[in-house]
Amino acid sequence: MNIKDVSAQTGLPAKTIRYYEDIGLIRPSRSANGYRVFQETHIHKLAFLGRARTLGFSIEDCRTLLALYEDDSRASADVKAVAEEHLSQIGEKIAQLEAMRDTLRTLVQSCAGDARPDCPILTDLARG
Amino acid sequence: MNIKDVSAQTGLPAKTIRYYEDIGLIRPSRSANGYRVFQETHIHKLAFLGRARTLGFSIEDCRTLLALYEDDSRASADVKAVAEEHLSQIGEKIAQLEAMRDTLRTLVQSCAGDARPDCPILTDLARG
DNA sequence: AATAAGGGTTCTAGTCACTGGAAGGTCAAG
DNA sequence: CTTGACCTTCCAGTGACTAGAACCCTTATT
Repeated sequence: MNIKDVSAQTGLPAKTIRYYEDIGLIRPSRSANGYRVFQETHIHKLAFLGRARTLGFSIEDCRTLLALYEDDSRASADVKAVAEEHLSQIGEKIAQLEAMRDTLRTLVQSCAGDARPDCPILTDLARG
Repeated sequence: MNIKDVSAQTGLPAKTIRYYEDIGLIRPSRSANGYRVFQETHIHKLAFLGRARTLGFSIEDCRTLLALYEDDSRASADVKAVAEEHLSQIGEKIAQLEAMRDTLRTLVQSCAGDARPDCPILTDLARG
């Protein structure tokens, strides 16, 4: 199967698939003309990667998860540890963003938003 | 005032201050020896930038906000528009992260996390 | 046989907002 | 006169792609 079909089946852009090969996440073989040849296992792996990325796992996490996925003698504890770590990072990010949102929302609400220059948003940014 | 003092006063790393000069956010003058010379206005601007960045505004937004800040004939509506746009993007990001968190939390909870290989996290990533 | 469309390939460089490090100039104190 | 703490510039790397250029391969049509 050629890259365009794989792209269609996995929903990943061809560029991304090539990139994933570049960084060693997949190793498709090549046909005589130099084209990449993908098998079912590649489709599976790429779909796996796509979903892991959707859940926000870093590429390095993805590499780890893929290795665990392929290791029949893995311990589920190892998978869980990766996921929990990621989960806690997501929690931190959400907390940060919520703090920003709360502050910003207050500021936006207090701003008249008219033609006059007076603006509590700027005042706050300039304040201490 | 030299860069180290400015860094201490604003909480911004010296590298960042140099970077901000590079991209034209501030224009400190130079003394005979080539050292940057900062005035109070630079401290103010840098503090302004630091707070805007803390609220998650992009550098380009910061540039806009700084220009508005310095424009006495600005309309507060312009400031508010920038802030509202940013606010809505933060909201989207939070929603995305919460979706990830919800999915991940469920998966993590359903994983035994022991020495056995069976893992619903991997099953989900590999599933459809 | 020529050509055009629609694949595929590699390579470089750009994104964002810094950050690290190397190589070297300047300054005040001991 | 040397040490150490400053300062300078410039280059490269981060993460995860993405855009684009330049070129090759295949198939169908003229």
